[in-house]
Amino acid sequence: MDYCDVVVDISHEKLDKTFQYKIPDKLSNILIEGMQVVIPFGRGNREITGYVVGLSEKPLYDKSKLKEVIRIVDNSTSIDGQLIKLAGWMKRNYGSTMNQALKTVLPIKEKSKPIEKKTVVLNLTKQELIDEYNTLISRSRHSISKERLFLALMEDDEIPWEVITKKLNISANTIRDFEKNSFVTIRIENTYRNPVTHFKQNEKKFELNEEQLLICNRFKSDYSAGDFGTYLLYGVTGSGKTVCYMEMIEYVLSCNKSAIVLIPEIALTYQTVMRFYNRFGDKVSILNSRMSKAERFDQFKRARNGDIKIIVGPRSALFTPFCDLGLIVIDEEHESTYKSDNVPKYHAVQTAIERARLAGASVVLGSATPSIDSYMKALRGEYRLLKLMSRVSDKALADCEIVDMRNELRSGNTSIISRRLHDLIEDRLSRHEQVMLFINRRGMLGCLSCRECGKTLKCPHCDVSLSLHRDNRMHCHYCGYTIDKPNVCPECGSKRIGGFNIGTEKVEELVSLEFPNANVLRMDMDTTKGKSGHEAILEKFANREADILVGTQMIVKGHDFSNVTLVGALAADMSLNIPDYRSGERTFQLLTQAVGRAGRGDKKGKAIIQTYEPDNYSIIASGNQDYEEFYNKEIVYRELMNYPPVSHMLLMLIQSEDEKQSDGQSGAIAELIKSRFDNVKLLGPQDAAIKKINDIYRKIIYIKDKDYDFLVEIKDVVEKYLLDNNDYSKTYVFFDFDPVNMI
DNA sequence: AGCACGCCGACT
DNA sequence: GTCGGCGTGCTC
Repeated sequence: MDYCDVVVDISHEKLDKTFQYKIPDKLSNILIEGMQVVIPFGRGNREITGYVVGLSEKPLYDKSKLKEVIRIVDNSTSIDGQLIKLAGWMKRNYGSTMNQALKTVLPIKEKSKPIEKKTVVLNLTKQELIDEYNTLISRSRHSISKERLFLALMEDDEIPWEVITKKLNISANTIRDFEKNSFVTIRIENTYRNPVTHFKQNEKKFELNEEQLLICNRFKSDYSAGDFGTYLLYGVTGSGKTVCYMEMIEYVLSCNKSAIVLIPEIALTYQTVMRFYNRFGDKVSILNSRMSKAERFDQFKRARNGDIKIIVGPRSALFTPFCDLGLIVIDEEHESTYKSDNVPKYHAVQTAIERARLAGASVVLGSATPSIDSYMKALRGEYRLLKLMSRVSDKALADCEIVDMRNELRSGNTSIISRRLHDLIEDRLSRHEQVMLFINRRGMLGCLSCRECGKTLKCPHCDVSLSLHRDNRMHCHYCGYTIDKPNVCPECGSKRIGGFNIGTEKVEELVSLEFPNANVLRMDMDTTKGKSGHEAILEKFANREADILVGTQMIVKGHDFSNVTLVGALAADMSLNIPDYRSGERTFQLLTQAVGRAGRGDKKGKAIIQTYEPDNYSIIASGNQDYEEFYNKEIVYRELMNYPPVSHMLLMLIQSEDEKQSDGQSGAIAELIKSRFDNVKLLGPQDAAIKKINDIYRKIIYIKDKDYDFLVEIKDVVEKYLLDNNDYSKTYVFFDFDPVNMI
């Protein structure tokens, strides 16, 4: 590699691109991606620093124009360098251009409202100013710009920068000249926006129970020995995971390090954040999607300066530029929102581990229902497993019953609410206790299931549900298998087959009809549109303004209502039928969370799971609230089918405006891979679930392999092939490693 | 961002 | 003609 691409260390949108430099011989084998270098820049060849973001063999510009790298900056571990290395890692592991990776990692290089307030302050007395002005006048009469500045300074000895440059139309050059002559100084103030305006610091430091103390001490002793690593904190609902996070964070802070806390967007509520404020005060800041870009940028700047030590936020908070990062906590690590759906399609857990490795920090993953991936790694010793198995103050888990909806149908009850659940709701209403009805609406995507025997139509090759396409045939999204849509159930011959199509609105209506005296509140995408619609509804319910809350996934995330003693999960198996190998995992997680909502107060809780598939192990295990039981069954399935985490998966989405071209080219890509790699397990190409979006045809190819790096290798080969062949200039290929959402 | 180039008015 | 300020455009 003789040349390198450098991003210069100047924040200006005109310079937001790479510049190519020649690598001198003495550095040729030392210089690698991510290093900070000194380079000559501009006409005057002034020496500035930049970051190497790529290496190449060919010069892209006139050779005589290319300059040489001067030297590598010794202390090449600055925070930006680290983040750029992280971007390089993301580019490699998830597939994207360096620019795309850099944009996710080094956020907002655009001109947001100035966060630095610059003020020009007069350095001279009034008399000196007048003297200087007069000497200028006597010397020449055409320094109009300078004259204007003098006159302005006579009016006011402190003028904001923008007033001078914009209103008075005086260029920065002139101001700099004044500064050089020490007529003025330029005062720079950082006017940060602090998202936390109202916090009271009533430090209520919880006493840790024995179990919590044990795991915190394990963490601390590892940490103090300089033994950083990844921990999986598996704690049943209500076991006090957050208290442990805080204890660990406090310890890390005492070592003069900073911490990042990732929380799924949906759980990033006032309540959660307040717990951190109450404990850590103004050392904490938050990020959320409602903040403007400028506000977010402010928080990053505060972190960079060390003004804050803890940041709480969603996935993107992972890139907070702390230069003394000591700990990354990922709460509810199993959540699918931790996987990005923009390129690069990174997963926050893996990326956090890499960032921690670069920074010399630890990672704590927490969940009551860990992802199969993390739990397997913990069992294998790749992560360190910490367990919290008892609930705080020994509150018992809710009683859980599974109701077989097939029996309801046979007994003539066509309502979506079973007789058992109906009776229990009546009972709670009479006692003025509250009820939550959770509708599992995941996976309504056109799967076909039998109301009689409960079976869902599945692909004989892949063991995932088939989904109905517009051609009225059932398709498998994995292997492309299709059959005609059957009119009767292939299992039992019943004619009562169809898709699930129950919305929250419909349920609300039906519930109101069945319980005319109850106050019913609905929470879904439609009712929470407003800025804080979410919180308003939850608050209403918490204030007992309603008896029954009907809603989708969002009602089961992390909200404690002490008066809720009954939770009903309607159509629990809905999410089992998503054409995705993770559907069992998702179903288990959702149901376990839903069941966990019952009985958070003093009264014991009760949960009802309504299902057409009472024999499914995901349903049974969530009824027992037994994670290990679920894991042991699920991992066998993954092993059998070679699905992640046992194996890895690479999804390629090939998009083209021309149908024939997309056919031919996706086929050619598949052939290329097969010819280059022996024994590659490749499926496809076949049409994506949505074959055409905006007149762009979409094809997909899946490749499974136990070796992640092998998949990366395939990606690199395909990328190179696309670059070398000009006919692919109008074809866009996206890579997704271990996809979370199947396309 | 910051530097040089080149335009243009002012003065010898 | 020459000097010097000020806007403009480019940086591998």
